Amino acid sequence: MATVNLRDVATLAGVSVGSVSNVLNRPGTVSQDVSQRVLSAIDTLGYVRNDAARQLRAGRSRCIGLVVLDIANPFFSDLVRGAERRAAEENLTVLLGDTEEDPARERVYIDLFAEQRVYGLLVSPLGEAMPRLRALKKQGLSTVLMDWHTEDHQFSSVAVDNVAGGKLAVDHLLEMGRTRIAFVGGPHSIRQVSDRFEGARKAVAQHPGATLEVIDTQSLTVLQGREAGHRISQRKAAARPDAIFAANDLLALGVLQAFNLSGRISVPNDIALIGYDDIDFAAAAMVPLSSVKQPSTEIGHTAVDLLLREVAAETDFEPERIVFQPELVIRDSTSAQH
Amino acid sequence: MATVNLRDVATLAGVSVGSVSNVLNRPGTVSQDVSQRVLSAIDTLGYVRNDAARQLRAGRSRCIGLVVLDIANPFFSDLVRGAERRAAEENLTVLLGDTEEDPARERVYIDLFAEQRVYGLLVSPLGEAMPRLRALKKQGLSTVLMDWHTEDHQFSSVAVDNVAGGKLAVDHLLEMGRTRIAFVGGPHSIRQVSDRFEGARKAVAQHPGATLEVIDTQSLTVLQGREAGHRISQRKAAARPDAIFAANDLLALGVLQAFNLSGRISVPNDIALIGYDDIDFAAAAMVPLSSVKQPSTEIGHTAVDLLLREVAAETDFEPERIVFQPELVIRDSTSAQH
DNA sequence: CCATTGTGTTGAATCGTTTCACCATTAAGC
DNA sequence: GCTTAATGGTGAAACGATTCAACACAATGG
Repeated sequence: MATVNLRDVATLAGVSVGSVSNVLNRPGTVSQDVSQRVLSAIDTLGYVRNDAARQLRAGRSRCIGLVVLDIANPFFSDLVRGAERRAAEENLTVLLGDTEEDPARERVYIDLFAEQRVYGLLVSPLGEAMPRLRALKKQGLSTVLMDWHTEDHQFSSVAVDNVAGGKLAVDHLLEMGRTRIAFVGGPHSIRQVSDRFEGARKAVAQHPGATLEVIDTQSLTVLQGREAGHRISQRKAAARPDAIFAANDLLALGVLQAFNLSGRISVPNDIALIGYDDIDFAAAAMVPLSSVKQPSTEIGHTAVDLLLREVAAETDFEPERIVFQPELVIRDSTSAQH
Repeated sequence: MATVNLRDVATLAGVSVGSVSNVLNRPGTVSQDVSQRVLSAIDTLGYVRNDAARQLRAGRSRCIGLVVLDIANPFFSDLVRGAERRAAEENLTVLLGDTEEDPARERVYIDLFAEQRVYGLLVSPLGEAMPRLRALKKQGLSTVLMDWHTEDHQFSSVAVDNVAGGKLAVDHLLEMGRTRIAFVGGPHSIRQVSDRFEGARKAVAQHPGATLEVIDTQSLTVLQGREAGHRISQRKAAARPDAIFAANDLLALGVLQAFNLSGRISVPNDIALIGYDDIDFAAAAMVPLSSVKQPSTEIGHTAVDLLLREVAAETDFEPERIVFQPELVIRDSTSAQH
């Protein structure tokens, strides 16, 4: 299966390889006649351009590498969507790598994209990747961080203020008269988790008499939420929190499922529940879920914008840092008084 | 920013490019001394391998291209997960393209992956892509179809019997005593939609007195479901169906949201509702949603298996066709009698 | 001491496309 | 008819990693 290449096309069309290339890349500069012959040769041979050779020459590809923590999380799928749309406008394609919150997989994807000489990289990193990203930046790989930023302002970034979001959520719970707050989430090595927790801590600290408990999870999935909810429902009623702030909606929905399954705990009467991200499914939940809304599509969109600016700037580019503000969305899961 | 290449590394280490390549690709054949010098040179220069050059020589990349209709759909994110895991075992990486059900975007991704000379392609195609895929197959691009198959058995495929699934769903609705069935879904150009509808049609045809109405949607999203639900709730009560089979869970959840918002329609008392895919959120919905379950992770997993087999076979490979059976999951949204 | 074997290393050819300086041909201008 | 300009087309030189025949050198055996 010798693959068809430019030379084959050129031979069949009776022209030089240079002309074939011109037909493909500078249609203006080529005569009708040649153009026709070449196109028909391409057609009969079924020629498919070899991107590797093309890139080798060009030095850089027209693909953007996008590395996310979890595509099963609607927050990220919306983000991806925003990024893809913006990229498409610039005739760029987005290649997606899903790490499932695994640092090893993250590293694999970052290195892969670097070796592919992608146009640029969008990453929502786990902490461990930062040194590698710094090294790659020196080699000319532009990277925009999502939901992460560095103190030294070396990277452009677009994020939502997760600390503010966490505070919003827990302030709301406290306002509704809850005092025994539990934070469900983990691992804390994930920036989003620790920041949201930090916001929760702040809120509780300002509120005398309120307590904050941490219920750890191994990841931010429905399954882990179900598990955490199950653990809580096993406790004696007096030992349970009266409000839960889950690090994201998937966890919150899992908790809700577990409570419902147990039949012992009513949301919000026994325990108020608030999530994070305001995914589509939050509003459709058994008990419509209060949440903290992030402009996910806009984040993806903006990240591509920053990347384009950085790549265009070539040299001495001053990284930009954009921070969106989260927004509280109140639904039934936190409304009732108790 | 002249990027560092093998020659630079070789020069610094004081060896030939061949040796550097050996250090990277055949560690056994190289002396301690050279290996050490090369590795430290790589380190100090921050050398990153150029995959384009590498592939150009190798002829094929170690990436699998995966093209899906909608990563926001949990069915597909689970499928992706299954594929990624299996691929990782073979030291292959999955690159993901999301088409949002748009034939143009689908074509872009298929061509891109073809030009990148990916190891193989996994596609859940819209119909229009098939001629292109056939042409690419001739050029040596192995493709496994997901949720699609061709009559001529030219392609390996892994699918779930969507007709059977649709029939399962509607048979269940009929058994529960419903007779005025509505199918919510679209566009019918998507195979999954038309097959599930076909199943529904069959079920209704076998049941004298039952009627089937089609309520079209533009895509398979929560938003479109909400819209369809809204249209239904606007009708006079008598003109409404007494059961809805939605082409997937996203639509069903959207319908549910709309009904709940309107306050006029109770599920399942007024209208029974069943979805398709049994995504995680179905069980956590306002009214736990009946659904038809597909082994999504397994589909992804199996698709990679078939691809590996096909690529390994090199020549005169007999395409395999694997069909999973769907499974009915009954929850509250279809349980109550009326 | 030579032949043989083995171990490491080298350099050039190769992959397929793009680019660009240069050649051919024709058209226009005087 | 000769010069100049314009238009199309050409071919060879990159791009950077891999591979492999060929070579250098040392060790072993006769």
